[in-house]
Amino acid sequence: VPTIAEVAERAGVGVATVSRVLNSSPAVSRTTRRRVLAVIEELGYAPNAAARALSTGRTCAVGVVAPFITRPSVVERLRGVSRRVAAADYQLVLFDVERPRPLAELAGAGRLDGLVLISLAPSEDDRARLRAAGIPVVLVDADDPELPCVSIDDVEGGRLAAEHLLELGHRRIGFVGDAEEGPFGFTSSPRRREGAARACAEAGVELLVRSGPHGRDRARALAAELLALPERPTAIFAASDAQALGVLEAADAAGLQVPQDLSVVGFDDVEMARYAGLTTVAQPLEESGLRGAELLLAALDGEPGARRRLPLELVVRSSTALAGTGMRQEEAVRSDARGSHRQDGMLRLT
Amino acid sequence: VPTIAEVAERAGVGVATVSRVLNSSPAVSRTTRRRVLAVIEELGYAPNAAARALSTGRTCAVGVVAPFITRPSVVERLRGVSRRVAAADYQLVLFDVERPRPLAELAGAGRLDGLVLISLAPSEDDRARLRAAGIPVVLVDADDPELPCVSIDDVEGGRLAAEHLLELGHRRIGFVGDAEEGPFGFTSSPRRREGAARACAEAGVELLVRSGPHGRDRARALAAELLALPERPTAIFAASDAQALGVLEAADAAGLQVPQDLSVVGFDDVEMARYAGLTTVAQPLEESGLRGAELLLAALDGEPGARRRLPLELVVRSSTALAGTGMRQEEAVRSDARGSHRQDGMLRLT
DNA sequence: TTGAAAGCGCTAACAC
DNA sequence: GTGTTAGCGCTTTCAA
Repeated sequence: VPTIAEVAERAGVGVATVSRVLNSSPAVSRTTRRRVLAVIEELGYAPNAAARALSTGRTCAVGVVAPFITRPSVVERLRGVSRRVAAADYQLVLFDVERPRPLAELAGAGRLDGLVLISLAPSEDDRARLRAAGIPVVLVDADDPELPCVSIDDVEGGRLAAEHLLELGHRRIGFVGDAEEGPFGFTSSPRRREGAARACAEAGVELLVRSGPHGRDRARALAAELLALPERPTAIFAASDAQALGVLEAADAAGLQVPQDLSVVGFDDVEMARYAGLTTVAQPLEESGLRGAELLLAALDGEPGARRRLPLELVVRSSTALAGTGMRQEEAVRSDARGSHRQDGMLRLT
Repeated sequence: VPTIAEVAERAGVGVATVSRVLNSSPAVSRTTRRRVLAVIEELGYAPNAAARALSTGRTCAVGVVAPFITRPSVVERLRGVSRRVAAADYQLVLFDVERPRPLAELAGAGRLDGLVLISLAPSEDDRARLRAAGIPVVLVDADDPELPCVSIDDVEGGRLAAEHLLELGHRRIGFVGDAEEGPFGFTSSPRRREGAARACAEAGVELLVRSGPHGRDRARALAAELLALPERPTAIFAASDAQALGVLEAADAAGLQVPQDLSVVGFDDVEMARYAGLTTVAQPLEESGLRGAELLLAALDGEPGARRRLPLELVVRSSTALAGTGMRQEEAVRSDARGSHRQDGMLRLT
């Protein structure tokens, strides 16, 4: 593997000149530059990243910490980060954490210039150490008073879901979501529940809440509980699409037809939701990663942090229907001139 | 950020001693070690990775190149790699490539100790440059005569799928798969087709082949073609689960019931297949990544490369049935004492 | 416009 | 056991 010194010697110049060419400094004559470039090409030379990092103090690599890389929503966000980071010619160091770990352990100096955390809240200790190390951090799918972050309004999302069900005439509405405290000290489920509960309360309806650990199987069990109630709910809002699929399974197991006997609303709009025909509150997943990466890159350029709020949109598919009738909203809309959602562009029929 | 020199000074020792402690060399007295460790703790010192890499020539980071990080099968493999790599205290640099790119561009020296390629075949040029750079490479989900790799027997997989359909009595069998040349110069679809075609030929049945670019939508269109044939196939084998889902959609659009009117077999057994009740040829996806990482780690320790072949297993769910009857295999098995597959453990009923 | 040389923080000989 | 020191390959003053 050739070094800068060999290139310099071969080109009959000093190493500084080669370095200038490498970093496209204007202070090199055209002819010298050409000569150096020729030698670089000839030798197949590429600068050693470690040496460069040591010298400049910048690694041109950012870390991404994500829990459960298998969750489709996380993967889509990750992809967004990856694209943006690659476009800026940074490298992406991936940490797929299965349980909370001190971030400083991961982000040792000289390795990473910054950190993107997906669906994860850093501990007080993490914050302090990263600040001390001068490593900027941005949060994706998490909210924070002092860190740049990109998030959605979970309360509003819960409200969107509940209002959709209420407008369809449902009065017994269930909620299936995560336990209040996820393993990473963070979950958006409670806020989604809160939004839904508020909307229900305003309509004089009580939200029947069941929550437990994340996962489709768990959600299936919780939904089964709900469906076994004496006064069975006619609609269930799940805190995520994964959980909504569990609800669909529970309905199936209970011999209930969706949407005739039960309406189901999810959250996220992952690919599987599209396939399952699930009505859901869609959030721009890949874009969230993209924006997060953008904020981090900006921070690396010394720009001040900001918080981005991404828009939500209710996507109506075939898992929700008018209470009692089993009529799909699109059919209902024909005879129902209100179409209130239509006007603000929040409703999309598929 | 403290350096090794500050630690040394504060502990009243030389930098070499601190370095020895850091690298747990036995040549340090217990008392000195304790003192040094105390200072390290006190200062919150962590060695600079770039400096270490420059000095040792090892980065303790491996690269993973994967196309279409969104494909669930790729994600599961990636997760396997990630787990193994993390367990060995290596870092994982992720390259989510959307189109073929020279690998040398990514793996500049001083950044990566080795490379895992997922569902990707390196070009001749890539091989040469990586060999020159002394960067070991292992392939996951690809076969190669000269590189360590972990793969499956695609031909055998295709055969498993076709034999299942043949045993169910199907005589008009379709195949939906990828175009012969994927964008990355590599696709397993043709070999799966070949296995299926052979099994069919042995049974005196002709396989009706349709292939095009990857993707569910594309597969849906191809399946629609097949279903519009004068003599419509009663079964379709798709080269991947994603494509099989497209086939299911096409069947639905054509007003056909699965499995009564059409049996469908996929390949991979991604999570969605489980959800969709798809009969499929399962391969251990996460394990493939795990094994790949293991091979790379071994190579980094100077061990010779090897090739691992992972087992396949037919998973029968509810998308396949006896030709003409719509009876599920589990029902059929009761009256059909052969259960030939059963004996070699290749059949699993769910 | 160019070159010489001083670091960047660490490891690993080598000497004591 | 421990300290001194010479690199690792690059960037970046500082002179010329």
